[in-house]
Amino acid sequence: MENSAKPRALYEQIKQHVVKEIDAGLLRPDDRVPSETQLSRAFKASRMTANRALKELTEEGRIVRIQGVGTFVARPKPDAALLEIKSIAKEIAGWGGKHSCEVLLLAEESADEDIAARLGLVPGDKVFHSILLHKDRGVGVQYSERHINPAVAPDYLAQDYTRITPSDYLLETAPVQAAEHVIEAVRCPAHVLGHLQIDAAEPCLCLTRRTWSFDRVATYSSMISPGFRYKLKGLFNRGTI
Amino acid sequence: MENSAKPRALYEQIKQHVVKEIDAGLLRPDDRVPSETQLSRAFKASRMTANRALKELTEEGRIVRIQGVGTFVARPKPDAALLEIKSIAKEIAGWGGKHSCEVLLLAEESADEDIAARLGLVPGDKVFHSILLHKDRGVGVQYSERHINPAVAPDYLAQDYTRITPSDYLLETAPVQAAEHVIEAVRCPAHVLGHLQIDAAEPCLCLTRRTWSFDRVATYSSMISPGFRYKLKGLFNRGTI
DNA sequence: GGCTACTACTTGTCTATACAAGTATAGATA
DNA sequence: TATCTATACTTGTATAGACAAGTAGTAGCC
Repeated sequence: MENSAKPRALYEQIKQHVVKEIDAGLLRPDDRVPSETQLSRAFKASRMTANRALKELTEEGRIVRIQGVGTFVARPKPDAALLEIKSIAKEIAGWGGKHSCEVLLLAEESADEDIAARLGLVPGDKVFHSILLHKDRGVGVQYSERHINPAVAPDYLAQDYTRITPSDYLLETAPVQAAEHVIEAVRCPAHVLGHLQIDAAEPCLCLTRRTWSFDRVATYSSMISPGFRYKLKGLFNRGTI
Repeated sequence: MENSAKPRALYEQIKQHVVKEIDAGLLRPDDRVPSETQLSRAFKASRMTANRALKELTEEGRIVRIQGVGTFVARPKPDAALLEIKSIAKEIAGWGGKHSCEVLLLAEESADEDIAARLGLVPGDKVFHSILLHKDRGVGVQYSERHINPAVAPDYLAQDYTRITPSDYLLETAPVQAAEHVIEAVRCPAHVLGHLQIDAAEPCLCLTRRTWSFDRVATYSSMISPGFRYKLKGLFNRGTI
């Protein structure tokens, strides 16, 4: 995960200097970054060179610049590109529905062989396990089951998931480094039928997701939705069109 | 899809000029882009301003610059972010299968109201229509129906789709500016059942996709696969994809 | 108190110039 | 023929300076 290339270019040295201070925690989100003139003096560079360094860091999303005010460390984003699949709550809000959530299970368990393998743990290790039912105007839209690596989100069980979704909580708590998605059409498992109030023949969309944080598997979740109540939509644009 | 912002900044004007030529197809992949000095003369700007324009376009992935040689239009990538959904042929190859393709229809038709609306045409306009059946070891895996805007791919009908897939042909012919995906779980339509040799109760994955090229809707397609024979998988990494 | 004007700072854009470094080509040389 | 060389291009980096535009604070005024 490290990359300590030799920065022969001056603007690269400046970039690296600022990035290091951010990564080391010396500069925290919203902290002020030295101004162009300060940096150019410190590195005996022209202002344009400091400008280039800060401009590129802006494009990389590490800092935020406000004309007339200054430069500040950016707060880590919820990473749009990484998980284009919106949280179910926002999805429902987007089509004008009324989201609610029922907590069917929220507990600590011992990982069985399958779960341990998927989370990169050893069978018997503690894992957090949650089952939620998302509803739109009282109708079940998504049955979502999650297994969480406690090392990544120790306070997962203490949250109130009728108010914030696990996705939202986890995004705040553990920055997502990578994500794996599998989307399938399946028959609804028998034990889920009642919660979604659908017929066994109804095709369902099943989204299985694993996420990685801090170089570990953070979550393994699987979400089931009736095909006629839920679709996945994605619009991808190139550049600034 | 339009956005003709006023480019008050000179470097923005230069960027926009180059992007327009690429999007319009006047500059095609691997074509030479005017050099910094040429652009600076044309826009009465300094070389640094042209440099900034081209540098930013490089970071946006639209062009490729080689020191000492020149600047060239980038070839559309294996399209990491835009279409993470691989072509069915590569997908099947990936899991070690043996792909084949049966052409069920390949014709020019008049657009009905629905198709015309989706393609941004007028009912009665000519469109290309294809229906293909993708197989793995002779078993139907995906039934895919496409409507193509002839303006974007005039030679679409002349291709041999038992050898190359429409996706591959279209990606070469028309650079994708944007794409819209809808993924659903559905029951298999009656007229498709026979081709896929499945039961009517079998849940199917339906992927509907629209793509834009040259500022027009290029394709509207819908692909249906049996849930137990086909899944969508995606792996997203932060940084280097 | 509430208002304006001024100042001191910030970032944003642009210029004109310079040199370094990489590449391709034509021409001279061995 | 094969190889070196000069040259004419390209992009990459860096400088010093200029003005525009936006913001925050302060001082002075009504």
